Amino acid sequence: MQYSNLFGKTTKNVQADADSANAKLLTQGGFVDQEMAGVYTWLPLGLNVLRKVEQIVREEMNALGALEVFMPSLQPKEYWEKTKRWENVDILFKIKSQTEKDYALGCSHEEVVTPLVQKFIHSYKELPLAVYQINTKFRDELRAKSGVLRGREFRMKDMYSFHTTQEDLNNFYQRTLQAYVKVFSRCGIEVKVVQASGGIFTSNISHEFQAITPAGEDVLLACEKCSFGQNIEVATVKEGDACPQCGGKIIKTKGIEVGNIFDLGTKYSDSFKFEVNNAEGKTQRLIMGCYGIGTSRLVGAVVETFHDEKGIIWPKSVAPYQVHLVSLGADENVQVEAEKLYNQLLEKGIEVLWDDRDASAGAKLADADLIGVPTRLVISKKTLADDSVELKERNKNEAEMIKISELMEKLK
RNA sequence: CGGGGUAUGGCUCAAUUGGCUAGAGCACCUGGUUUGGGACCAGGGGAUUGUGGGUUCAAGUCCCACUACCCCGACCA
Repeated sequence: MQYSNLFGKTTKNVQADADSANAKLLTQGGFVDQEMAGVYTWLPLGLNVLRKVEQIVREEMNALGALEVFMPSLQPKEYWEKTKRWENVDILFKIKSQTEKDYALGCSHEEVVTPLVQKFIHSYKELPLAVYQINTKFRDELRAKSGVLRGREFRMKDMYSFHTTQEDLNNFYQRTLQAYVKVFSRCGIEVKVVQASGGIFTSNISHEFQAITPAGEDVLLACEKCSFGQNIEVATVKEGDACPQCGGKIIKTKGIEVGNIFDLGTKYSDSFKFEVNNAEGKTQRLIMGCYGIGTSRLVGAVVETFHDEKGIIWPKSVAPYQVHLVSLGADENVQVEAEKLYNQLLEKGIEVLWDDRDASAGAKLADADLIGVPTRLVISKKTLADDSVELKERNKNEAEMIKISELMEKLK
């Protein structure tokens, strides 16, 4: 992508009263644009990142054997009345059609997925089953805040699993827990796996996945070494204790909840009377689990975790581009060589952003730092005098000169 | 939803006790000079100040209502 063709650009002027790093940097870098409180457009640069994150999630869910579907966000009131959530969930957006019919905008999809699976599955032989989607969710938050961390409309992966036995659910639940840790780790984020109260289903298991950062909303007591953590509100460990899992030191810290998994028990299969035949030919109520990852929030969490005073520092796995090619100076030869190099990188299948603008060196370099692509290549009269380009990793201080002839090998 | 703050070109802000044609920076357009850390010169377009009322000879400025956004809190299946 040539920067001059990109839609959305960097700006020096950012809203002074917004304070979260992700809101500032994603806006300033041209990744997102705020439409209203808690609602954002994902511009091409930001969409690249969001898609990288969602692809990682997709791959790990597929690896679990889960199947991707895409369910409607527009949902009939009747389903929500069956589960008693029409009146009880205050963050549910409710809308009326011109004929005065009531609909919900999905804040979650239990009410859709349960009757959906019920239509197709009638035998224990077809279970277990896990389906997931990556979709837009709507929540009527009283206070949207912190950029993309708490929105009213946001992206989420939600998965639902169906089982005939508790053992089967427990097994899948544990495998999903491990898959989640892997998803976050692939995005560059180490999480604490926090046993949670389970919301309204207090008797059942629930885990939160907390990305550790000072920007977090939740206060945790967590192990320095391993993934053990507890929400401070329900913690049984204290600061300075030994970790019950690994013996490491327990510290107080803050986290962003980037994922949450629940054992739903029969709550929803009860509401919809979802039963299948078991091996004895008798009907059996299903046990369900649900598993969420806020993918747009995860992008925000990555920014909160990886930035400095100059801008974002994307991990390679979710970076909008792998290489940021910066051509400096109006020298014609520089332009020619830069274009050659750009095409060479494209041919090699390397995702490259070429800053081909007629802008000053300072402006281009500052923008490169702000946008935060992992590898920066500078090509200028100076580097060409030595048949070289300058290579600098965004997360390192030193740059090195590389012969152009050796560059492709180096980028492998 | 409670508390606090803000609302002025596309963006960030300024405008004296209410008083002359609402200014600047960024961005944008034209021409020129520049090119390794957010360059410079000259010229130019773009606002009737969130919305609706009110006070006044006169309102961006004062008063009332509403709306939106930001921050703190509560909330967060």
